[in-house]
Amino acid sequence: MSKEGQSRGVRRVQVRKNTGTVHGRHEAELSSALEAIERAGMRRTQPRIAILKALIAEHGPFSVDELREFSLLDGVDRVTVYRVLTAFEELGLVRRCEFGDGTSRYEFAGGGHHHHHVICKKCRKTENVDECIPDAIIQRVRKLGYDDVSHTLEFFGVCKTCRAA
Amino acid sequence: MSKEGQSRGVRRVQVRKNTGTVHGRHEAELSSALEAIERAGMRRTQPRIAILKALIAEHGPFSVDELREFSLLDGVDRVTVYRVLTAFEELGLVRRCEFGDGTSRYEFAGGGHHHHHVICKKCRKTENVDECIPDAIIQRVRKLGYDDVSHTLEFFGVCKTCRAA
DNA sequence: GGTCATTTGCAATTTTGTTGCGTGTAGTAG
DNA sequence: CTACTACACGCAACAAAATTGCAAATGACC
Repeated sequence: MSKEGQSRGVRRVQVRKNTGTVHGRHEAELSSALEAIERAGMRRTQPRIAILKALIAEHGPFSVDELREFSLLDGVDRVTVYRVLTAFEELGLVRRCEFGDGTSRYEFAGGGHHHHHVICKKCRKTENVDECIPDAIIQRVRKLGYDDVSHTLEFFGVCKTCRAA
Repeated sequence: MSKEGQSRGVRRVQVRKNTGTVHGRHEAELSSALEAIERAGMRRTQPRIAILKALIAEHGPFSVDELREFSLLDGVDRVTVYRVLTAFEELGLVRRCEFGDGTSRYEFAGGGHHHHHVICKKCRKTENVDECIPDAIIQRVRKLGYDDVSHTLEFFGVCKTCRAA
């Protein structure tokens, strides 16, 4: 990475909605995440808090190196970010996304609201999608003999602007 | 890779069904794929044919290095396999799968029948799943302004045997 | 068979992710 | 407030996956 742009990367559009109580909700999410960390017998360390804050403030799925560009994470080693995100994933605090370019991206998942993404095949911009897979399908997978079933789902398409060009 | 086993890899179970006309169907899939290649103005080269044959014969999603272990691909360079698979993906001849371990896997997709997978979170075995996402959802994503919408969908769970242990 | 653009193989490199180990720090007990 | 201890962090080295540039080989067309 280091250079500046992202070679294999995925650019993000942040379509921020004004939800009124944004600030308060972010704080609530942060403290509930910190409680989850303590409940798991883990420590409230500076890197963990910084990573949570970054993920909660800008909730796009970010790669490890995208995350490390936030000033909040100054001085935090790349290895630490990998380890923290892996731990958070196991706690269910973050969700890992694969956009098909060989890089994992992570987003905050402590706030219950589960969603997926559409990625433009041309410009690689991403957008959130509220659609999800019907419960009946998950049930049928469970019946194949699997417990604790989760899923990944991403949509790919050509966005309006790229279609024009 | 090279060693023998797969370090970050995903083991596969091949539950082969006897569908009667297997041989004939495989040949039909191969020649229709070759036609697609010609239609795209590309050449029928030995590596491309070998890769298609391997993918059609053993239709599990394979990583590049798993594919290269097939004797059909003896002497074919890893770079070539990457390039061929990327080209095939663009033609819609193969489908790329991400099982969350940082490696892309590919399977033949020229035969219309589209499916997904369940991956065991513990032993990483995979199995095919015929369930797919309802068309209505794809339509709604299209309405967000995207053309040519495709998707990836994978299920993760704990299989029977791993549950026992 | 000869020509030429496409495709391949090789070598080198980049990017992503992991491991081992000494140091630091959060949490706790005194 | 200080000291202790185990968890967590940072650094350096490593490993695997994927990409790039370029010369040589090969398939398509004449």
